[in-house]
Amino acid sequence: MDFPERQTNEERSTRTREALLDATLECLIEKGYAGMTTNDVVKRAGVSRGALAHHFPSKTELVAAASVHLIRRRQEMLARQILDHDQGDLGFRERLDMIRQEYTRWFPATIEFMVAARTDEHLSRLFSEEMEPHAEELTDLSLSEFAEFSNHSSPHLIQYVLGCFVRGLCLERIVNSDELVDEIFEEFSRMLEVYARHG
Amino acid sequence: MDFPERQTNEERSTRTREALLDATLECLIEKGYAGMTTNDVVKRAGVSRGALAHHFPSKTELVAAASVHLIRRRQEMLARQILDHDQGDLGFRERLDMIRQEYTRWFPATIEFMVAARTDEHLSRLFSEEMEPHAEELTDLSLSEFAEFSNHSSPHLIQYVLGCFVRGLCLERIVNSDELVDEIFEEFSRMLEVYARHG
DNA sequence: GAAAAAACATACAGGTCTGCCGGTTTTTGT
DNA sequence: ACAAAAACCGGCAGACCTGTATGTTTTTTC
Repeated sequence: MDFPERQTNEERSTRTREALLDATLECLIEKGYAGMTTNDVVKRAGVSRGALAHHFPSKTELVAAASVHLIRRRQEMLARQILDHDQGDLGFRERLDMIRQEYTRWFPATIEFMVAARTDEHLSRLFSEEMEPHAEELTDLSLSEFAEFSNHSSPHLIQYVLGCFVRGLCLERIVNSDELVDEIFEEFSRMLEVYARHG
Repeated sequence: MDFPERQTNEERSTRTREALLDATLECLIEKGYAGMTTNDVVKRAGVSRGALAHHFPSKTELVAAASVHLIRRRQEMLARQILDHDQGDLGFRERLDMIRQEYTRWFPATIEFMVAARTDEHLSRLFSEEMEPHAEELTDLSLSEFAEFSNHSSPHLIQYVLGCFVRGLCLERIVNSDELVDEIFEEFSRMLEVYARHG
């Protein structure tokens, strides 16, 4: 009746691995690092506890792997977005908002990683080691979006300022209304435009 | 030998209560919300589990109370700082840095509150209810520091932008060096100064 | 000064989560 | 086709954490 769907070992492996990582991200977003449990993850991924143990020796390593998984995914998305409207037909505000929305969407997971890493030595090490190169690429990628600042004295600093602000704005969303958050964002946009002209 | 130090009931009460709240903040900063346990708290506070139970019915309520405790403390400190240099003898950059340092110091605890509240319904409610009024006061207080923007179209928005940025900068500190963070801050200061002039 | 109440201490029960273990199925190499 | 290896499964034991229940000390009240 049902075809066993013969698949190679590598296929099997990556399949459950991806399922586990996706499930980890979802759980992290939904329940947070504190509330997330390995049982939730395996249940959501549709695999057994044993499979999890086979792929990731500990919960910490699972979460660390998930953080890399996330940043890879974000990188792909951003690259695709940039390719889609590379015609330069977008205004300053629109491009900024694009970055913001893309970031906002995955911020809950990112913040859980950061906060968890702050007090977990092991996770922090894995986090830095694995993620640093990717983060660099990501920054450069979004930097390429803003030609306005290309001949600024230090474009990468602007990029960092932007990053900090967007992250902080995401935090604000936890405790404030979306309307206020939008207003704050608009104000920052104006600020940045002014800086692009007179900086 | 040792005098029993007769003290009134209210004194006893507030004493252990404060000890518990202080200990909670310390544990939160040190181990994070996920890693913090009520045992750590009572041990550090030097009281028994029963005392904790007597004052706070559950862990959630303890943490919520600690968040209020923290914001009260910050309020006092900021007020004192402002009173200390009210002569207006501080430059723009210095005042900004003061806010930043004061915030950075307690940020680890604040972020634990926010992140925990994001996925904990009960905590989130307590957090909003108890904290909103204090947060308002605190914003106004630090707003009073920046006369540069007093006749801006919406000074409170600037204040929010500042708040978002500083929070985001604190996040950045988790994964980046202090030197880079300082540079980012300087860049933002310049941006804000330019905006004060040309905005 | 004694009873009542408040504050505090200790012990325990219930529940949950993680890591590991032996066993099973599927794929691979020959 | 068959042995070896890889991937996967289900269950269990140990550890830990929280909330509660019961007992003790200190303060208050009359």
